[in-house]
Amino acid sequence: MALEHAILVSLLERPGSGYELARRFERSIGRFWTATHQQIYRVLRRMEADGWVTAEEIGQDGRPDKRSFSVAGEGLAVLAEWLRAPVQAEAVRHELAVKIRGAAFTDDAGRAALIGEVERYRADHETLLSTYLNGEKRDFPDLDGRDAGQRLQHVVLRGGIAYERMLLDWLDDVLDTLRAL
Amino acid sequence: MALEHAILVSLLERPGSGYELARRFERSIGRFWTATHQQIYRVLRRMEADGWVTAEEIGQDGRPDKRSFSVAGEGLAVLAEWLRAPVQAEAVRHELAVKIRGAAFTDDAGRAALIGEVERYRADHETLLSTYLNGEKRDFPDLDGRDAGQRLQHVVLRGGIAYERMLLDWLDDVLDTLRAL
DNA sequence: AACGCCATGTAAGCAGTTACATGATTCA
DNA sequence: TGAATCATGTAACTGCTTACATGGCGTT
Repeated sequence: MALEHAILVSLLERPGSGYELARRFERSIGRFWTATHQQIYRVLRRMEADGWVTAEEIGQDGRPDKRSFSVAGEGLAVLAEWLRAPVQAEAVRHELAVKIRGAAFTDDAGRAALIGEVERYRADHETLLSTYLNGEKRDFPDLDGRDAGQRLQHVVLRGGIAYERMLLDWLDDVLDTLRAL
Repeated sequence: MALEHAILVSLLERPGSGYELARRFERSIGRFWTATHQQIYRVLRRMEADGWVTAEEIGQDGRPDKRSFSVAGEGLAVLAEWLRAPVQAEAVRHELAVKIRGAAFTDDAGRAALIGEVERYRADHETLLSTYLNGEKRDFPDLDGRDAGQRLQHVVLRGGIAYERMLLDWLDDVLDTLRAL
């Protein structure tokens, strides 16, 4: 119920086409809100029909034309209203936790396989942490003199970094526990 | 695609009715996998039809009869296979992060409202952390001598505790950042 | 020649939510 | 008397995913 809002924020940070939005949802904003291109195009069409965003046709040569979207006044009002509303409880889906509890009901071979999976998962998140840290060095090198948008993007990134560090520590705990069974 | 598996794990930990499962999904297991009772009943019917679980009719007096579900051999096999499969990337939905980045595009009043919301959110998670810590003291008082299931449930709970602590620290960072804008 | 990128879409289906319904019992 | 708990469901809908489609351009 808030893909619309994620799109509004992304378009306010920088206008762009459905395709560009889809790319962002694979990278930066997708770290905390996922969406496929099909879903983005559909929602974008609805938002345009409702007057939340406006499209500008941009002819390109060497590439297909595109429709670049910007947030309209109506969209800004919708966003402002949403920001005031209570933060909804998230629908948590932590598959790994289910698997860990499930490990009590499998054999040694299954448990060994799970340990391998957790190690792979841990390696992925170690990579992700590096990506975040590199992004931080690149995008937020100085401590002040930046605008509100920059500082807010930075605090969200710091959240991602804190999460990944916590996760890596916990995964070590998980691996110790699984190995000691 | 894994509510089935969460139900299997929960029923292996303790057989129960759809209603009882729904209650668990509001409390313990619901911390990392949410589901409504409607969804649970529907999936349970399918799982029964597929022979993953079996039901036992239990007549009660003073209360409605219930159907207590247990995991069948087929269900155990399905679970074992799932445990060996790669951990799927989670569909992240972190509404608060979107709102924080959205705060760059609202006025002082909107920002003040968001600060209030973050404070409320923080208070909720402080309560949740207490609940976890109390649960830990109650359910895992000793350091060893427990079975595999207990140790695995404990490590998952430690994950929840680590997450909440990380979150509270980050929310302080967020509040500082919002107030300093 | 083949692959990946840019750009946008349709179609089918499943998962999950919201709203509503029933009915007995226990507790404040 | 009213609310909460136990217990199970139906119906309608929305959101989202998966699979498929098109077509030109740039790179290896």
